[in-house]
Amino acid sequence: MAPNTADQIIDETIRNSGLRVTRQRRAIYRVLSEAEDHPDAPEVHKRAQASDLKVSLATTYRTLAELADKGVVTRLTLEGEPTRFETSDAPHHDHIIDLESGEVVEFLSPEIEELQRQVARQHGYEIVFHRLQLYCRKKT
Amino acid sequence: MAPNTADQIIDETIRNSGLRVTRQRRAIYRVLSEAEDHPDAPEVHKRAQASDLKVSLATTYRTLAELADKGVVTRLTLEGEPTRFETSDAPHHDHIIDLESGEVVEFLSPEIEELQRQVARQHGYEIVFHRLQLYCRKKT
DNA sequence: AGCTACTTTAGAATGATTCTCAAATATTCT
DNA sequence: AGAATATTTGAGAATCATTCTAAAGTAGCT
Repeated sequence: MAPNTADQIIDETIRNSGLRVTRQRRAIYRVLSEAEDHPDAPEVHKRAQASDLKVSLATTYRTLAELADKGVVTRLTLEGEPTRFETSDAPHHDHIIDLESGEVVEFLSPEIEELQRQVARQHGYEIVFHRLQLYCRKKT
Repeated sequence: MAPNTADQIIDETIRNSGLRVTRQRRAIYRVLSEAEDHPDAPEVHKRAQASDLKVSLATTYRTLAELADKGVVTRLTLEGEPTRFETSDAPHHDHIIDLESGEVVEFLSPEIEELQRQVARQHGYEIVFHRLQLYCRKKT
C-alpha cells in the first residue's frame, strides 16, 4: 500500500534518500514542506521548536545540509544573506527577488533552460544544476 | 589629455567612482585588473602583499565592497564558497563552473538575457541585475 | 604648509556554519 | 524481545568569512 498521509510521505522521502528516519529529520523536513516561503536554517529551527518538535540548531544545520546533498531539499543562495532552503518536490524553477520588499517569486522558463543547455554544450559541458536569479524592482 | 598608462586608467577609475585615490585602493584594483581568474578577498590581499603593495586584510574587504557598490567591480557569489571578485570593465557575462576542476568559464547569451527581461516583465518587474550560473561537468 | 574630512590599520567582535565527542536512538542480529 | 552495532543527536567549542572600532595616517583643497 502506497503511503497516503503527509506523515507517511515525509518518512518515505527521508528513507528513500538513504537516511534513517528520526524524529528530528521528520520535524525539519515537515517544517520545510509546510513553509510557504524560503526560510534559512535558524528560521527552520525556530519553527520546529514552535511546533513542539525539539531539535537542536546544530542538527538543523546538519540535516538541511544532508537533505540538500541528497537532493531532497534545495539550497537558495542569495546575494549577501544566509542560505535559505526549499523542498525539491515542486517542479524545478528559478527565482525573481524583489529588491525592495525582499519577496521571492518563483518562475519557470523552458526556453531559457534549453538555451542554457545549448550554451553549455557549445563549451563542451553538460549542466548538473544551475542557478538563475533575477534581482528586480517593480515595473513603473 | 586622456589617461594612457594602465596606472592612470586605474586612478581614473577609482576617482570616477567617487572615491579618493589611495595607494591601497590602487593596489587592490590593480590586482583585480591583472587577474586572469576570480579571486576572493584573502587572495586579492595576498597578491597585493606579494607585489609589494602593503594593504591590510580589513582594507581589502572594505575596498572590494566599496568598489562593488560603486559598480566598478562585480561580486561572484558561488554555492558554498567565499565571495569572489572581478572587474566590471569586461562586457557583462555569466559563468559556467566546472564542478570537478573548479574552473570558471565566462559566457554571454543575448538570447537568454532577452528571455529574462520578458519573464521579469510578465511578472511586473524590471531587472536591476541578475546571476546565472551553470554548474557543469565535461561532456562525455 | 596647514586644515579637515576621509582612510587605513590591527585587533576585537560578529554572524553563519561546522566540529567534537559523549549520550541517545535506530537497525540488525540472535 | 533483548543484545550488539552503527547512526544520530545535542551543547558548546571552534572555525571561517566578514565587519566593526577607535586611534593614527593621508589625500586634496586653500
